Order: sequence, then C-alpha cells, then structure tokens
Amino acid sequence: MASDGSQTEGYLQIGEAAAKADVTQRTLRYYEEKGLLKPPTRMDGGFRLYSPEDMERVQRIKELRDLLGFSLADIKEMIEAEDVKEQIRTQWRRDADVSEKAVEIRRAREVTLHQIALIDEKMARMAEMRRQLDGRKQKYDSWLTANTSAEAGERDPGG
Amino acid sequence: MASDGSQTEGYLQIGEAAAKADVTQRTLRYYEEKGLLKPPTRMDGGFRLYSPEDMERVQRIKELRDLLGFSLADIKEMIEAEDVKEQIRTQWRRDADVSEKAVEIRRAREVTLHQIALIDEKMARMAEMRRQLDGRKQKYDSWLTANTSAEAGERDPGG
DNA sequence: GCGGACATTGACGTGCGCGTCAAGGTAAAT
DNA sequence: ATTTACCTTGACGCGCACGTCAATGTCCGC
Repeated sequence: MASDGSQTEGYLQIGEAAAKADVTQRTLRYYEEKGLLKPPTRMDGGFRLYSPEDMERVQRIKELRDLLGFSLADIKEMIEAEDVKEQIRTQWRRDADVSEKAVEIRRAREVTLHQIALIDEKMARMAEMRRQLDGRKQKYDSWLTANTSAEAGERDPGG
Repeated sequence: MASDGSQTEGYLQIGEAAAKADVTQRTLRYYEEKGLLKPPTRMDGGFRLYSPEDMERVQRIKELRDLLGFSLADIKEMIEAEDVKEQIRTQWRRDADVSEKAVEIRRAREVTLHQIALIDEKMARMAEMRRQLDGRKQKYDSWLTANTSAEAGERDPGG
C-alpha cells in the first residue's frame, strides 16, 4: 500500500490525521505552532503521531472557528481554560490546593457560559434570518406559480 | 453642532451611516468598491448620501458575514441575485420577457434555498455544540458543589 | 468669506490564516 | 541498499478585509 498504515495504536501521522480531520498538514503544524494543539507525540525519527484526543481537539477548534467564527487567538484561550479541567480530572491525587483548582474550574465555567451565551445569541439571530429567508422564498414561489403556471402561455390583462 | 445633521430626507452621510451601522467609513467605501453596495447618491460636492435601503443592505451584508461567515465575494453574488428581484418588483411595466425574469427569480430562489440549507446545517451543529457545552457546565457545577460546598473544608477519603 | 468639522480619493500598511516552495531526513517494503 | 512515499523545519508569499496615513476638497454656521 502507498498509504500510511503505521500507527502504533490508533495514532495517526500527520498525513492521515489531516485527511481525517479535513484540514491540511500545514494547518495542523500551524495550530501546534500557535499553541492550539499541544505538541503531539513523535516517532523516533521525529514524525508526529496524533492521538485520538488530539483529533478531537482539532474538531473542537474547527467548530469554534467555523461555527462561532472565533479567531485562533480566542480559541487558544478558550481551550486553555478548558484544558485545566482535563488535567484536573486525570491527575489530581493530591488535593491540597482545592481552592486553587476551584478558581480555574470557575474560569473554565465562565468561558463555557460565555460560549453558551454566544451560541444562543447567534442561534436567535440565525432563526430570525431563517424566517426572513422563508418569507423570501415564499415570495419567489408565489411569483413563479403566478407567472409560470404551466408553459409559456402569457395573457395580458390590461389593454 | 459639530455632528452632521444635514440629511435631505432620512439620508445619512458616511459618518453617521457608519456609526449607525456599526462599521467604519472605510468599510462602507470598501463594500462599495467591491460592488457589495451600489454607489450611493451624492451631494453636489461629492459627499456620499446613504438611503435607508442602503443601510438595510449593510445590515444584510453584516449578517451574512458575521452569522454565516461568508466571504465578501460570496456575499456579493448572493445579494446580486437577490437584487434582481428588487428590480423586478419595482420597475416591471413591460412583461414581454416573463420567462427571462423567471430564470432570474429561480436563480434567486436557489440562492435563498442554499442559504436556508446552510443556516439549518449550522444551527443543527450549533445545537449539538450547545448540548456539549451544557454537559460541560453541569460537570463544572457538580464539581464545584461537591468540592466547595461551603468554605474550605476538605476531608480526605482514602488513607 | 472664513474656520473647523466632515468628506474625498489614492495608496501603502497590516494581521490573520494559512499556501507553497526548498532542502533535506525518515519509514518501510523490496 | 536502494527506492519511494511520507515526513521535517524554515522561510517567503498571498488573499482577504480592512486600517491608516496624506493631500485635498466640501459644507455650513457665524
């Protein structure tokens, strides 16, 4: 086979990862460079290996970018706040600094609330826009049914 | 007064128009330059005067840009297709070319349908994203209520 | 008819989000 | 060991959507 099928365990190297995530390799490297993706694991030779979690993260970035229209800088801050939570869930075996973690959880919560608010606002505006478009479509339809009922049989009503 | 209050009839010159539409003057000129806005009427001296219709159009452009994330080039094509309809509704007093107009109406209809489909898709994805965010928020909340019920009273469960 | 706010047309600059080479190094099958 | 496909790190380029001067002209209240 000419394709890359050499993933030690569900890990993908950049070619397949990019294809699967529907982005370019450049984009993956760029996101890493900009701190949106944590540096993925590497093979001995230096080839990048993307974990399933990395892939999920790419999807998340794409959604924030395409759906909500955030800049990569904004997205970076958001997922950084979110990541705090991940780190907490996985490796918290000493709970001396619960209050400190609570601070970060609250931050992450604020970020999430902000995103929710923004989604709600956007969805409301989009719903309104949709209504307008529906009305528009109705007008087209009625014009068409009125003026082009069957074939090209016109009939002038006035003089 | 230092502000411009010299609009012959609800017409605004670029300063107030930009403020009202919440864009810059540069943006208005740029949109005109790119064909997104039809050249507005001018005063004798050459100052631009924006009609209420022009203002509506700016809002429409902003929505397509901010809500749906279209490029200005895309938006131009869309509103061109839509404009065909406007021209038809206002100055169609000879109906010799009904079929020709029907063609353009159909085009405008297609554009509208495309926009509707895109909105529906985006809204669906946003709804899904919203659900995820809600779940996220729930987790934060439960963590907080669990770990910071009152003040900093910790209690280690294991040994 | 003058002053100051507001406008005009260039034209160059800018930040973002990548695209696109170039010059190499690596992986894995033969 | 060689081939060939895939990868690496620079580094420059680019298109979009404006920002930002600069030089000049216009509007209008006094």
